[in-house]
Amino acid sequence: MAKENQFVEQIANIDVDFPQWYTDVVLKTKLVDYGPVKGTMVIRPYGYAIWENIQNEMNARFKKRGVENAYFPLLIPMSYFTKEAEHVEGFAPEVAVVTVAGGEELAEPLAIRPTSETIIGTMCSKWVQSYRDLPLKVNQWCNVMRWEKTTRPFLRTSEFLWQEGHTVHSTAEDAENETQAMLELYKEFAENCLAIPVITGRKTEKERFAGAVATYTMEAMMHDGKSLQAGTSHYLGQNFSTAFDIQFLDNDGTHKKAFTTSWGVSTRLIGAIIMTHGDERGLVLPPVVAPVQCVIVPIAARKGGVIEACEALKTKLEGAGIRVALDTTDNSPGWKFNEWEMKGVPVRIELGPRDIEAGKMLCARRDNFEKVELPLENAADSIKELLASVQKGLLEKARKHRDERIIYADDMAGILAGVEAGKFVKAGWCGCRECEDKIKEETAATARVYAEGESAEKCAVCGKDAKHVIIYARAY
RNA sequence: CGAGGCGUAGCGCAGCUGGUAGCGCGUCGCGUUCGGGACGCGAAGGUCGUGGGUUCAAAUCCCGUCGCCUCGACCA
Repeated sequence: MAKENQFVEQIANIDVDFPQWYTDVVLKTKLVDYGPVKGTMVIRPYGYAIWENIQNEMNARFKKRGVENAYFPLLIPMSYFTKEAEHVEGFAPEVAVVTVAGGEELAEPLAIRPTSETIIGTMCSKWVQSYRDLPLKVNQWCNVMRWEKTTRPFLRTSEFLWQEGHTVHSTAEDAENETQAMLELYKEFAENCLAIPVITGRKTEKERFAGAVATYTMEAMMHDGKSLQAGTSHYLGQNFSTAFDIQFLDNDGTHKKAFTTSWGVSTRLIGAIIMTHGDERGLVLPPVVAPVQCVIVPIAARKGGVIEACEALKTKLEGAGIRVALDTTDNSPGWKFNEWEMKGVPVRIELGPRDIEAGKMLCARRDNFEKVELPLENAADSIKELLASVQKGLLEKARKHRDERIIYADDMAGILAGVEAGKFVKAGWCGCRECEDKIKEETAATARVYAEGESAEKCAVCGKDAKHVIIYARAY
C-alpha cells in the first residue's frame, strides 16, 4: 500500500490536474526537456523516436501520392511576406527576425520561417513554366518558429518540427481535390497509426489560415474533452500564385495562373497521442509509433538461464521486426513494471524461471492491463497479434470516449454547460461573425469545424435561421 | 500582455519571528535480493535564480531583475 502511494505521487492525478499530469508525464518519461530559451524544448531520444516513426509512416503515404521531399531555407526575406497582404497580417506578430549577421546590420531583415508558402511560392514561380510541369508536389520536414506568448511542450512551442506540403495545380478542381485528399490522408494516418479518431471538415472564416481560400482541419478530442487541431490542409486558390507570380502556359496556348495548396502536421501530434491515450499511470503509446513496442522484464535474473532466455526471445522478436527492449538493470521487477508502464510501452513480457521451464511467457498489455500466458513457441506471431489488438483497442477506447462527449445544444446556455463539462457541442449557426465572436466571449469555446452534412433549425446565438451546424469546443 | 503561484543538492521539499544549510528520493561503491516501485553498509553532491540595499551577521528582511508553471487574451 505504501509502495503504491509512493509511485502514484510521481505524477499528478490525470482527472484532478490534467495540465500538471501532462507536464509531469512528458518530463518524467524523458520525451522532452525545456530548452534555455523561453518556449523552446529539447526533444529527447524517446520523444524523437516517436517523431521518426511518424515521419516514416507519413513519407510512405506521401510517396504514394507523388509527393517528393525537398528542403527550403530557414531564412526568408521579410519582403516576401508583404506580398500577400492577409498572410503578412496573420503572421507578423509572431515572426522572429534576424537583423544582424556577420557583425553587420542587414540591408533587409530576414524572417525565420513561421511557414514557407512565400519562399516555396517564389521558387515554384521559377520552376513552373508549362502545364506539363504540373502538378508539382513537394514536402519538407523542417523546423519553424512562431514567437508564441504562452507555450507548452509539443502543444505550443516557439520552435517546432513539422512537415509542410505544397502543391501547385493547373485547375481549381485539381487543387481542391488535392486539399481534400491530403485531409483524408491525415485522417487515415491519425486513426490507423496514432489510434486517434478525428473529425475532419472546414474551418470558419475566423479560424482560416492567413492567406487561404479555405482551411480544412482534423480535430481530436483530448482526455479532458478539449479539442486539439491535429492537422490542417489549405486550399490557397490563386492567392499565392498571384502574389508570387506562379503561372504556366496551358495546352490551349494561353498563360494561366496556377492554383496551390499547403498542408501540415507537426510535433503537436505527439502531444495529441499523450493527451488522447494517457492514463493515471502515464503514457500509453500506440504500437505503430511506439519507440519500444515490447519490453522484456527478466524475473530472478541471476538464476541460471534467465538472461539467456530473455536475450534469445529478444533476438527472435527483433528478427520479426518488433521494437524490443530488454531491461537488465538492477531494479526490482515491480519497479520496472511501473517505469515501463509510465513510458507507455504497449506490451510487457515477464520471463522468469517458472515460465522458461513451462515454455511460456507472461504478457501484459498496457491498454487494459490484461495479462495472458502465451507459449514461447511462435512468440513473434503472438506478440504481433497482441500489438495489433492493443492498437485496435486504443482506437476503440478513444472513439468511445469522444462519441460519448458529443452533444447538441440549442442555445448559449447549452453550449456553455457543454463545453464546461468537457464536451464537443454541436449547434446551429446563422453564419455571421458576431455570433461566432459572442460564443467565444461567453463560453471560451471556439468554432472548431463545420459539422458536415448536418442541419439545424436556428442559430444558437441569435435565433435566426441556421445555415450550418458547428462543432464548438474549448481548444488547446 | 493581464491574474495567480514558484525559484534552496539531479528531482521533490523543509528551513523564512536573521547566527553561516537539512530531510526524502535519486546518484556512486560493495554485498544480499528479484512474479507490482526490495534491503544493508559506505560515499559524493549546494557561491540558497540573479543584482543591489539594511545589518556585526542575510536562504531568511527591503527594492529591482531574470526565469519557470497554471489560468485568461492571440496562435499549429
